[in-house]
Amino acid sequence: MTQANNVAPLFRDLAKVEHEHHVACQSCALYRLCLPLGLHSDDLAQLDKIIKRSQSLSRNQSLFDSQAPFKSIYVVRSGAFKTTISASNGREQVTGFYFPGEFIGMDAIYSQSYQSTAKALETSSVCELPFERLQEFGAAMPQLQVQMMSRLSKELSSDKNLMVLLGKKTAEEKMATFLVSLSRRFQDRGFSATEFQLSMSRGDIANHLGLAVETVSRLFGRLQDDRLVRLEGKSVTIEDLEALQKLCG
Amino acid sequence: MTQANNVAPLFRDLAKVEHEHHVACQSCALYRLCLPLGLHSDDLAQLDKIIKRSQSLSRNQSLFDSQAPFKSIYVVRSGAFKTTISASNGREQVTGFYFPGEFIGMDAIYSQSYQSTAKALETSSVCELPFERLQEFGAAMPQLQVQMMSRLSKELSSDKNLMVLLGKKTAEEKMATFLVSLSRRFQDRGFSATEFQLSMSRGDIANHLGLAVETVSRLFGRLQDDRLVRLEGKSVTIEDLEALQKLCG
DNA sequence: TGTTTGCATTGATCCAGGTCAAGAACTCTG
DNA sequence: CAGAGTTCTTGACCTGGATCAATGCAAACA
Repeated sequence: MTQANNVAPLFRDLAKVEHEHHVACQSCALYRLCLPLGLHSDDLAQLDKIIKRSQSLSRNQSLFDSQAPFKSIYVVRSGAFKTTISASNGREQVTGFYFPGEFIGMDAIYSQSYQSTAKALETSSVCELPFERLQEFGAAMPQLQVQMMSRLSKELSSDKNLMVLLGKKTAEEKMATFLVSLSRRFQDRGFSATEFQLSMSRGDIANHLGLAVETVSRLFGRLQDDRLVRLEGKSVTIEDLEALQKLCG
Repeated sequence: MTQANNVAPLFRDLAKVEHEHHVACQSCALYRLCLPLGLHSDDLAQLDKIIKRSQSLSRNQSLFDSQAPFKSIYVVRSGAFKTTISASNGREQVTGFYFPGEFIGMDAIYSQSYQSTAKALETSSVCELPFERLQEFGAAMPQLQVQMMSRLSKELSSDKNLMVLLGKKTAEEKMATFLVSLSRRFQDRGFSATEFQLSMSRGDIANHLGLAVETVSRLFGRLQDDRLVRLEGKSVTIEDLEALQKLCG
């Protein structure tokens, strides 16, 4: 019970408090990170009506599969997800990790079918935004559309940064960048920037960064030897965030 | 004059015919590829008013620089562009190439400043869409907003595919994927799928694919030896598109 | 309680593709 | 059209990180 790997997933409490009680957008703790930002409160009430608060998913359960017809965009409410695209002969690329307040499935708007598979990394829940209804309401609420574009744009720009990472960074820089990015995202969500749990496996991390699992393992070892981080299974303590940031390249 | 490298850039004719005569959206040859798709003709007339048809750019001239305040989204009208992001110590990643009908600058909506630098690869011209005015009009034209989202989504999904390329593909697969993608894009624009000019340098290609220039050069050589393509400076002839597609992985 | 199954670490070896170096070919400029 | 950059190609060599292999370790099961 006191072992590192038994620590409760970070975002589970949120799930209990907010998901299970069907909290309205107005009083959701994710408000600040989510779509409603910039909407008037009467618009908000409207938006609230079209959001489906779906039941929670358990570890490894998929939210949607690649090629399935596009119906909804999802906002992570609690837990964490990964998305993957598969190339031929079974090779897969983990294209992203998603935390509360982040949007999944936006790359399906154009093609009208999901381009990737989204899987829960731990017990998680989402808000579902049926896209058709979003469009209907959007006609009367241009601010909502602009918000949506803004979210799309945000993901676009983080994807471009990932291209730099995959195309130009060394293994060490990749690892540092990954840890710093996690740290910032946890902080944005009101959690510690220096102590958190990894919800994904070493394999997922390696895959996402374009490395082999062994390399990730060795690199974690080295960062630990250098006293930049401390690792115990899935729990991470960043001991020198500044040094880590310098390593990002 | 008869040498391969002196062949006129592919999209220059379009520039002459359409840009310099200030063609309206309704009668633009790019109509099918561009924003207006799905708009009513009176909406189209409105849209037409807010589009600024800017003068053309010459080779190496930048359309915008990284960090500059976001004002407009641009649609390539003729020519070709590349976008780059720079990491530390001068390393740069070419994040994309853009051809007529494609949008540049969408990753700046969220941050309100351009995240990359856009440079013309040859004499080129663009349509400028001032984003503020686009928003104003969007309020009355929800279809326009949806179109914009769709374009954003399209770029998102092609970026995800680029992640697979950078993270999981071999050098040969990368080259094949690149050529096939160019081929398809030229075809979509009504040009030959098997004969075209590269508007970018070997260096740009290498950088974009996460390879060294030398590797690109050798790979071009090998593809040529294997009779899949023929190369003469910047002019490409695809001799076996199907085989090339099989190589994409 | 031992067994299975999946994840993580560690060491030894290997190779795809990077780096370095030297020419060749092209492209600009005056 | 000569000369000076560039950009491209080709060869020789090297290395970062992949792959292979063995072991450790913890949760899940029967």
